[in-house]
Amino acid sequence: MIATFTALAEPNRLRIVEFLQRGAQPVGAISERLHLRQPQVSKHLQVLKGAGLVDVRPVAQQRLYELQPAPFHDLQLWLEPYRQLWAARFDALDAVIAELKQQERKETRHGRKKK
Amino acid sequence: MIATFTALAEPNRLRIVEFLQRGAQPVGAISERLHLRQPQVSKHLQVLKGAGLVDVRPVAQQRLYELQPAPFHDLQLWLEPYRQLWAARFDALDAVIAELKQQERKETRHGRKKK
DNA sequence: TCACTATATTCCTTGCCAAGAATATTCACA
DNA sequence: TGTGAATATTCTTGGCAAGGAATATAGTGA
Repeated sequence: MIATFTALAEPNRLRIVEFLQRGAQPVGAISERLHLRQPQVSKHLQVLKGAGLVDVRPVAQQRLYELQPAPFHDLQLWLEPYRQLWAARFDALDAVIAELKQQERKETRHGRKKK
Repeated sequence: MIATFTALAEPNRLRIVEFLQRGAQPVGAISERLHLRQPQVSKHLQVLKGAGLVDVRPVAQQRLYELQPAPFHDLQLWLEPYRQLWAARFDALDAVIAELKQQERKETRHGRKKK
């Protein structure tokens, strides 16, 4: 998890990962489209590979880098316990709304008085 | 997104975030349970606060730190496009399984031959 | 106002990491 | 086998970020 976060914490690496959503890409294409120098791209890709975020497939003298599902899936699982953070908040909001409706009904029944 | 990843990339900060799943905690409790010195905890909490991952609520001379939903929700949204990575993989696996079953049926029909 | 508790801040040092520049490696093809 | 294209590696430097120690600040109660 730390490895994943560390890898994604670097701006250019994050850009590379997002670019790879389009599918496997050779180093040159990444370098060109993201305006990064080739050596830095290679280095970032090594880090991403080290974290298991990408894998390589050699094609002629090119190397095609491709996203790997596992870390993203792990991230999803890691995130699960935190889901209740905003779920709870929405529940609370629902409760408030229910309360308001209840209040509204009472006031309507008794004839609405000041505010 | 970068801010979130950067904040979570530091091991002790990640531990703090995970500890805060139990609900709001004062600095002292975090320091004690995670065996971290108080100043470092305060410093990490500032970083987490800067990234919007936590918020503070003063209670007497304590400060209660609490997780904030927004960044986690954002992370969930960011992750969405990558979901197809493993979804696609499962589809592929399904295809393989279907293929195998098909094969199995043929072999059964013709009388199974070597292997 | 004083003393005590809880937390924040500052200063310093050290280690790591990203970029740049130069060079090495790998591979296809003539 | 030599040449050019694509990519990887090495070395160096600058900056930033984390930990430690010391100190400052806020808030409470007597």
